[in-house]
Amino acid sequence: MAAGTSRLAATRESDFPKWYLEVIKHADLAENSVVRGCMVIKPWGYAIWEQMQADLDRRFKETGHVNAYFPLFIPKSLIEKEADHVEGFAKEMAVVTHHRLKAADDGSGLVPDGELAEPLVVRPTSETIIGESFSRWIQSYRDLPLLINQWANVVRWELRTRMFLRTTEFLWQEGHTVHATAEEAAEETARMLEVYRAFSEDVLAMPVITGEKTPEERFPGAVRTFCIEAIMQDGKALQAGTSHDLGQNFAKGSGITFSDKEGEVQHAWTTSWGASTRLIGGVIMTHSDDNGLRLPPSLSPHQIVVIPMDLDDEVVAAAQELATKLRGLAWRRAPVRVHVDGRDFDAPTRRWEWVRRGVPLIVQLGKRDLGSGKAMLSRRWREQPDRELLLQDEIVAQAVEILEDAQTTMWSEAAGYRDAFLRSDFTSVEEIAAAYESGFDGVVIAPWDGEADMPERLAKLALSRRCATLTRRTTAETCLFSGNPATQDLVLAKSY
RNA sequence: CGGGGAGUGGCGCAGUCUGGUAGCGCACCCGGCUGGGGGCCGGGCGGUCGCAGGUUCAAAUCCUGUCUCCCCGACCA
Repeated sequence: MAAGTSRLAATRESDFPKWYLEVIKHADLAENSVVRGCMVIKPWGYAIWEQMQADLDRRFKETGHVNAYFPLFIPKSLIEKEADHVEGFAKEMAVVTHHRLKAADDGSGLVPDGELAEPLVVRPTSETIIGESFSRWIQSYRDLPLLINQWANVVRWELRTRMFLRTTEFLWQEGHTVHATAEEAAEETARMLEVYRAFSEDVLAMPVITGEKTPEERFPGAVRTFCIEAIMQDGKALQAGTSHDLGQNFAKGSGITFSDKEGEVQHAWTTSWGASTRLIGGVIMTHSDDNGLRLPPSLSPHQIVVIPMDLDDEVVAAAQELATKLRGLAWRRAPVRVHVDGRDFDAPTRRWEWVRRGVPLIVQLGKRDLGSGKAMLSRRWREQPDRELLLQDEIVAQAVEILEDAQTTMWSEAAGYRDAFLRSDFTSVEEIAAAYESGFDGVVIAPWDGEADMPERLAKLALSRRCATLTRRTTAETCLFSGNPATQDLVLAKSY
């Protein structure tokens, strides 16, 4: 998209789904491709993903993991070894059956040729293909724990796709670990869930609820599945990351065994955990406003954009000089990321492009500032017009503090509307249903006995069980569904 | 996969009912004036109307098929 385009064609209030797509378009994050259900991630969108990758990758390495890479293709026979797993994914797997093309006899184009002896599945996730390697890598308890992560693309043939939230092919990371005991695997599962929580909240400024999936929502083949659920500005929940305790299920399917200290051969305990480009969709729906994307400074590829209003040498040089000073600063232990936009577009056009792309701080510097040493500072994260003419030295002196303010302000705004969507005061199913039917559109925390199904009355309202919270959120003693003693709290919401 | 909506220059749309060979706004290019919330004036470039087939003297407009996108639902680690 060219630099200067008009305002968004929808607001959050008028049409939330359309607004979401408008933000993606106006912030130049991605576009649909010619391939059904697949998207092109454009440079600005990919730069955001790279920020996420860099931060997550550091956290994975700090917790002892290393990266590796496994094949895109999985032999059908391999994926068949895990029955529950296959059942969960079979309906959405792409299958490669041929390995070349030839000209059709009737001249109608190319047709598949060279049928494979065994079909190859395009990975929807990599437990089975990685398990095959792990089974050969591991012999002894001394080989454990094995802590591997892979950055990859996966394919799931979803019936309905949405940009960033659910596409046929998407980018993610998947951690796969092997442990000598059930306890260690459980600890790993919890540790990585906490990594996702901390990353979401500290870097993305996106508040999440940590919880455990109900058996119905569990990862196929897992013993326990944990997740972080984020609440979007329309009150819907988004599963933003998952961490699975796979028990010995996959080790048995893949033959991952080891000799313990006593010389006994036993199956290992494995985990897997993943987060994807869906996080970008989460950030969009958490922070953006009716002017476009808003990015917290810890995530934004550029934290400050300096715009020379006039493109003559003197002004451009002054802008570069200011940028250099700002780059000399450090915020959160890293150099401040500063970009100078000296493209040949009108200054207001350039400024608005960065507004739509969500950069937290924009500094405009023109001819008239050459004498005064001043510049105009815009705080993108504030909804109301907010521009301030300051001495350039003041901007440099305050930049770090201002970035911190942006981060904390965006966090508290997101936490504020999240809290406004949460209700835990219901005392009956009927009350919940009545609330939704009369316009409530948020998240319900309901005391639960850990077993009772969600009443049909609520399923009909498109509510689903997102997770059971890890710690009690209510003090209620009886399950809202069964009347039995409550042991947990269930999070109910509409979801993406 | 079920229901609904839509595909016309880069983007957003009108035209389709009542067939006659394409129009508007924005963007883009050139010139000028401007320039701190997305500016103004003038002059230009650019599309055969998602794709395929059919009806017709004539199809963006009618018919059939098909693909894609969007919304709701089902489905979904």
